[in-house]
Amino acid sequence: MTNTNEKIRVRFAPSPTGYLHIGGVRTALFNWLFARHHKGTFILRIEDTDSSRSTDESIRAILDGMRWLGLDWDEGPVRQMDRIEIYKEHADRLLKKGSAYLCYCTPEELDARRKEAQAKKLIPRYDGRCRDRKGPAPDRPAAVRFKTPQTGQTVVDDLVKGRVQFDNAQMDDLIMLRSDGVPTYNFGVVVDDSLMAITHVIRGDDHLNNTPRQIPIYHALGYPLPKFAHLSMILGPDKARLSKRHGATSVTEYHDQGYLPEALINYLARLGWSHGDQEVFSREELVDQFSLDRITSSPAVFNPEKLLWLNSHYIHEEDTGRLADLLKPLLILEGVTEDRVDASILSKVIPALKTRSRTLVEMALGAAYFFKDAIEMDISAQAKFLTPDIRPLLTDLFQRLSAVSPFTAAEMEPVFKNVMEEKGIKLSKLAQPVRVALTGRTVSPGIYEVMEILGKDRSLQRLKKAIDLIPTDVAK
RNA sequence: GGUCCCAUCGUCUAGCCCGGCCCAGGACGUCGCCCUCUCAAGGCGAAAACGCGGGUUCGAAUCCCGCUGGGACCA
Repeated sequence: MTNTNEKIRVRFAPSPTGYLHIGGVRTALFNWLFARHHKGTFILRIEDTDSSRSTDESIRAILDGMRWLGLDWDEGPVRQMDRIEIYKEHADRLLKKGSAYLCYCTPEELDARRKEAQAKKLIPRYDGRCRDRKGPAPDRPAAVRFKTPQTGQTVVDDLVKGRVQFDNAQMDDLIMLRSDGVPTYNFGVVVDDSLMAITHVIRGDDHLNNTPRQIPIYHALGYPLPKFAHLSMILGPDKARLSKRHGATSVTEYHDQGYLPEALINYLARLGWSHGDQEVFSREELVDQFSLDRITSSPAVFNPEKLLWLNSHYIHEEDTGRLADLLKPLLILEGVTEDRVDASILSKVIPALKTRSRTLVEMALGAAYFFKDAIEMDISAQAKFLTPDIRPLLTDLFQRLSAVSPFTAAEMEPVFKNVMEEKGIKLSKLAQPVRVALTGRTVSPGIYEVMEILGKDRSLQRLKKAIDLIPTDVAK
C-alpha cells in the first residue's frame, strides 16, 4: 500500500476561526500518529485565508492545545496568508496554460443567478458564462476560475473509504482566486500540499466531496497526487455532527475540567480506530500500532462517559508527584491560599483520593478541606449525623483520641473498636458523624486515614467544634 | 434538491476484504451480588446488537440488489 522507501509527510491544517475542536484534535492525532509511526514529518499549517473570521487568539489556542496534548510538529506553523504570492503565481501559470480563466461576475450577480436557479428548482451551479467570454474585459477586478473537465469521471482512491467515483459533469468551474487575490480552500490546499510534498492527506470526511474538484488542479499544475484518507465525523448523542450545543468541544475545556492529556489522546485514538480488543494504549503503543487500514469508515458518537473512565484510569496510574503539580493551581481555585498548599500533606492526600476522583477538578474538590482552617459544613449532613444522641459518643471519643500517640490509623483503630463494643454500636454509627465533623461532608477517604493526614491537633479541633455544634436538648 | 459517505448491544468497537470456528467477542455505561466506616476502587455475574426486504449459496453479520434511516458537501 504505502511505499516504504518514501518519506512520509503529513499535515494538520486547521483554520483559526475559534478554539481547537475535539474533531480537529482527532484529525491532528491521526496525522501525528501516522507520521511518528513511519518516522515521517508532521507539518502544521494554518489556513487563515478567511480573514474575516481568523484571529491570532485562535492560532494561539490551537498551538497551546497541540502542545498540551504533546502533538509536536516538525515544520510550521505555516500561514497561508504569508503565501499569497505563491498562489497568485500558480494561478497565473494555469491562466497562461489555458486551464483557467478570468471571471468578472460579481458576487452579487452570482448570488442573484443562484437564487433564480433555486427558484426554478435547478441545480445552482456556475453557468460558465465567462469561460468563453469574448470582447473587451469589463473594467473591474476579476476572479480566477479553474476550467473543470466537463466529461468523464474523477476517481478518488481513498485509503479509508475505498474507491469513490464522481461524474465531472456534476462539477462547475470553481473559483481558485477571489478578485482580491485570496485563494479559495480548494486551490490553496492543492498548492500547499504540493509544495510541501505532502504524501498523505488525512483529513475530515467533510472534504471528501472537495477531493474530485482538487484532483484536476493537481493534474493541471503537473503535481503528483497525494494519497487521501478521509476520516468520518465525530457525532453528538443525537447523531448530528459534534458541536458546541452537545457540551464541551474545545480542548481547553477538557484541560480546565481536569482531564489528563493522555486520557483524551487515548479516547480519541479509539474513536474510529481499533487494534483488536485493546482499550488502553500508552502513547508509545499508539505510535507503534497505528495504521490507516485499522480506521473505521463509519462515523462515531462522542461518549463522555468513556472518556471519564479513561481519565480516572490515568489518574489511578499517574504518580503522585505529577498529580501534585497539576492539582496545586486547582486547589487555589478552590479557595485554598497558596501558602497552605503543603507538599507533605499533598503527598498523602493524593493517594487517598486517586481512586475517588475521575478528574483533577473532582480531586481538588475532595482535597480542599485538608488545607483549609474553616471547613464548609454541609447543612443536611450536619442535620442527619450530628444529632444529640451522638453527642456523648463523640465526646467520649474525643477524650480517648486525645490520649492517642502516635496519631496513626493503627493506633486509632482500637480506640474506635473499644467505643463500639462498650456502647454496643456499629462502626458506621460512629464513623459517619466523625466524617462529617472532620470533613463537613458524608463522603471522604477512610476516617482513620483522614485523621492521620489532618494530624492530631486539627482532628481534635474539628471534633470539638462539631460537638459544640450539637444541641444538648434531646427533647427538642 | 443534487452529489457523496455510512449502517453489529444505549455508546465505542471486534468479526465483514478471504462466507461455516458467531444462537456474534471486548470495552464504557446500566443492573445485581461480594468486599466495606461513607464514597470510590476492586472482584464476580446479568441484561443488551447483526435496520428492513429480496437474492446468491448446502450455509450470510459476512457477497449482490433494492428500500429505509442517519450524516456530509454544494449553496
